[in-house]
Amino acid sequence: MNRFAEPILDWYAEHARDLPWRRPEATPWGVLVSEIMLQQTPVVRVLPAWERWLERWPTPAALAAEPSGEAVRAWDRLGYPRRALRLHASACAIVERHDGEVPSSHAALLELPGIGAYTAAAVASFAFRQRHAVLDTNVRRVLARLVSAEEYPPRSQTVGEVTLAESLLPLDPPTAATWSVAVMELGALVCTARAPRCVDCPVLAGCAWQAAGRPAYAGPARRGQRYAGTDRQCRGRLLAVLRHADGPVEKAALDVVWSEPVQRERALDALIADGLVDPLDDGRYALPS
DNA sequence: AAGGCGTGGAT
DNA sequence: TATCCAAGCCT
Repeated sequence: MNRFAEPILDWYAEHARDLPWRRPEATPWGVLVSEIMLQQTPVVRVLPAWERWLERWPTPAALAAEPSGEAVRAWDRLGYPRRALRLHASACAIVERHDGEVPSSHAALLELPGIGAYTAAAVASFAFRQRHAVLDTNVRRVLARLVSAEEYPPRSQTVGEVTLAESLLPLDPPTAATWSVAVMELGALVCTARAPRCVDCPVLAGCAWQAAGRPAYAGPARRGQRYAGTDRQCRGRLLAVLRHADGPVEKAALDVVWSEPVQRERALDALIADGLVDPLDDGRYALPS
C-alpha cells in the first residue's frame, strides 16, 4: 500500500461520520441516491431529503412507477433539479435494462443519465466494494496538497490526477473502496478548502504542501459565480411555484415571481426544454408527468 | 472545453 | 455585504 494508506485508513476508522448511506444496511440504490444528491449539495442538507426519498421510494422500481414531476417536487430545495429528473430517468433505465437492480459495473453505471466518471466510480466502490479511482473535489484537493504541494487542484481535472489517484489505490478491492471514502472524508473534515485543520491531519508529516510552507494558490483567479438576478435564480423561483402547487398553475402565477418579462420567458422556455416544466394545452403549466 | 445549472450556510 | 464553497454532469 502507499505510504499514506495506513494512517488515513486508521484515521477514518476512528473519525468517520455515521452517515446512513454508509451503514451496512444501505442498499446500492440508497448509495446511488446519496451520490446524486451530494453532487454540489452539502451533507447536512442531503440528510433529511435522503431519508424521506428512501422511505417513499425504497427501490428504483418504486420511483420509476411515478411521474418524473413527483421526483422534481420531492427534490425540494436541494438545487439543480435536473438531477431529480435524471435520477428518475435512471430508475426507469434500471428497471428496463437491469431488471430493477442497480448495475455494479462502472461501464453500465456510466451509461445512466446524470452519472459521470465520479459517480460511477463512487457507486461501484461504495455499494459494491470495487477498486476504482474516485476523484471528487475533496480527493483532488487532498492529493494536490499531499503530493503536489499545491493549495488547490487545477480548475479542470487532468490525466495526471487520474494517474496519481490510480497509483495510490490499494490492490485489494475492498480496501481500495475504503481508502477512497477515507480520502474523501479527510478532505471533507480536515483538509478543507478554506481553513484546513492541519493539526488534526494523520499525514501531516508526509504532506508536500506542508513541507513547502503551505504556499497560497498561485493559479488563475477562480471565477466567482453570481446568483442574484441570473436566469438560475429566475428558474428557481418559477419551479418553486410549481413545486408548491397541488396541480397545474395559470401563467399569471408564474409571472408574479419575476418582474423582468424577457428574462422570465427565456427561463420558462429553458425549463420546458429541460423537461422540468410541462406546458399544457389549456395554457397552464405543470410539473412533468 | 468553458459555462450553465440552485440553494443556503459560513466567513 | 459579498464572496466562497458544497461527494458534478452535460453540452
